[in-house]
Amino acid sequence: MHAYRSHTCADLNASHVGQTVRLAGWVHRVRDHGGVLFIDLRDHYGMTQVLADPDSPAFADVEKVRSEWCIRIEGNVKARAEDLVNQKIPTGEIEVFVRGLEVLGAAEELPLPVFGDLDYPEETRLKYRFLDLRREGLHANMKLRSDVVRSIRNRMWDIGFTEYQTPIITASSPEGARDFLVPSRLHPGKFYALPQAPQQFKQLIMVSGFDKYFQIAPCFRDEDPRADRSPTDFYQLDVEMSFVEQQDVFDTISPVIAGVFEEFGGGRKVDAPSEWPQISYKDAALKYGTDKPDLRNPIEMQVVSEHFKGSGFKIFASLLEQDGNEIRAIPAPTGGSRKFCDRMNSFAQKEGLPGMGYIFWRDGADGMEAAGPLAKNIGPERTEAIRRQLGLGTGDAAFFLGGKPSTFEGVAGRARVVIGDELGLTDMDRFAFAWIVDFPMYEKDAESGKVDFEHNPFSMPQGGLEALDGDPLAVRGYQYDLACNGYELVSGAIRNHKPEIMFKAFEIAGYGPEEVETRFGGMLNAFRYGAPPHGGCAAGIDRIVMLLADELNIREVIMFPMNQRAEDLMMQAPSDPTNEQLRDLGLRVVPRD
RNA sequence: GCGGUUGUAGCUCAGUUGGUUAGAGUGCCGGCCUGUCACGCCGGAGGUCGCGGGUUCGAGCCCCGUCAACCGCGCCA
Repeated sequence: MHAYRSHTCADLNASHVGQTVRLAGWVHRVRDHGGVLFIDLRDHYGMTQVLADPDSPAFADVEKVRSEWCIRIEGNVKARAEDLVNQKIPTGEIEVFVRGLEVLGAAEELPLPVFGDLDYPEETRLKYRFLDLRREGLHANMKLRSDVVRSIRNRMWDIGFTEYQTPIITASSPEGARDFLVPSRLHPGKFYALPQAPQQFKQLIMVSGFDKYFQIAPCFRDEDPRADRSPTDFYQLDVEMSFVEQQDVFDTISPVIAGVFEEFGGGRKVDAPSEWPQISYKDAALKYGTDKPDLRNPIEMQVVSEHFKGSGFKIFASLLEQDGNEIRAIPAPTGGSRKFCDRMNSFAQKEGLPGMGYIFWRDGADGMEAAGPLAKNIGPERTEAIRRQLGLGTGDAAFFLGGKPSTFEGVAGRARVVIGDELGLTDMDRFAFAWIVDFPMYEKDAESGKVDFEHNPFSMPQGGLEALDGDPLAVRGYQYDLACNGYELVSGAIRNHKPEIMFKAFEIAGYGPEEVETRFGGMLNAFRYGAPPHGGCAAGIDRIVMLLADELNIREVIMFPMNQRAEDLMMQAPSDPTNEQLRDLGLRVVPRD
């Protein structure tokens, strides 16, 4: 018999009754009745009840074990009496009578219980990640992650893509996020960088003629985390294709994404790729207040400036006398109560706005009547015109925000989410996708007035070289995101593969030709030797798994994540280098005050 | 860098208007128990109330500062 086990803890059933078996695993739970003692023995595959009584030569040993000890037992498979069958576990028809026990690894008193499904503080969970990972939820999430990655790989290979690895220690490239730098020992004072994405390499792979590339690639960015954004590193399905236009990329990747969500979505509805809307960046900002809208939420915002121009609501009326200001409405079907409206108003205040005006409609003495301070100020006619435009009726409400859209769009978008959630308008059992397209190439920094890349300097401007001669802020790129349930799941572009357009594009953002040559020389040089038109995208693996696992925090789908301050509490990273290491690298640490 | 929330036993939490010796569940240790599957019963150990200062006759509770964790903003090709 095998040294540790003849079966796993999920294998045994009525057909094994009478056999002598060996099992290895962790003590999930002990129930000691004095004369008879039960242990739920758990491994990766499942759970088996084992028991001992004083007739067993191992009884004294079995009495000593505690939760989460790693043990090996041997014994006989017994059928359970009919009234003792445990319907909750697949091995519930049998149990194993222990005749021998070996302690493989004892455990001290646990800082984190494995049994049960209580929530524990993240600090403890991260420090004892190996225990947390034994627990049902995280363990299942990691298995799901592995299954998802395998499925993605298979789907990509099935449609003719090939996987190649690209360097991890490479050159810094100013793509937007902060780089992680790696000091060079052979070249003291110089640094490598960890790739923010394999961006330039995958474009070089296209120039090298490989046509369809993908990689499940680690990406490194030194930025502060969010609940849906891991600090330090994360994984992307990185994809690039030659001789394609934007729609070709959509047609290629959409079935892969949809297929994975169908396969692992647990029966939740997955919108068919043919129904995924393509929404311009501009429209997304207007209707949803974000470039990653949650389309499960039916609320769409609208411009209602007309109704407030010259109206009795002086704040909005005077705002509208200034160029660039707008009034926008968030319709809130079924939100027509003062309590709800006040709650949303204080939400806006908490988010840093003066507040949100509102109107709600209710049953009055003479039929429907409009209530709220705004309605009084602008009068019945304007109020009614707004109601008609928004398509609202009795029991509904609408919220109003005014000023320069960029100052309130974000809050409006968040308010839309809260309204949809609180009023139960958002369908939670669905994955709703949308391509966000026509991103502007450039944006103007509000303070400095400097024009810079909005999204990604590698994208092909729509209209090519000629388009760059006009107003840079009007130029759109062939770049796109796929939004799903309020998350950015995929981001990509048709690339700029023509050196002369690249130089021009960078010039507008204030980068001279020498600088472009220094920073992107490798790729730029390749474009001088027969570069094919190409494009692609990258999908966030962690976020896909997060959505499938129905988790709200990305750490729940990462095996060994960092905490909010980019520290690994288990491995104690980052840590101090030794003097010898610093000497080798020619580095000295200057304390920061 | 900024804002919000939280911090009490190994773990999860309660702790009233500022008032005697800070409690419960769970885990741990000891005892009892031959059919449990969140087993049950009895007993015990276990506390720098995050840390520092202040107000007060008296602070887990009030005030100031500080540290840490999480969430958000900034940031994020």
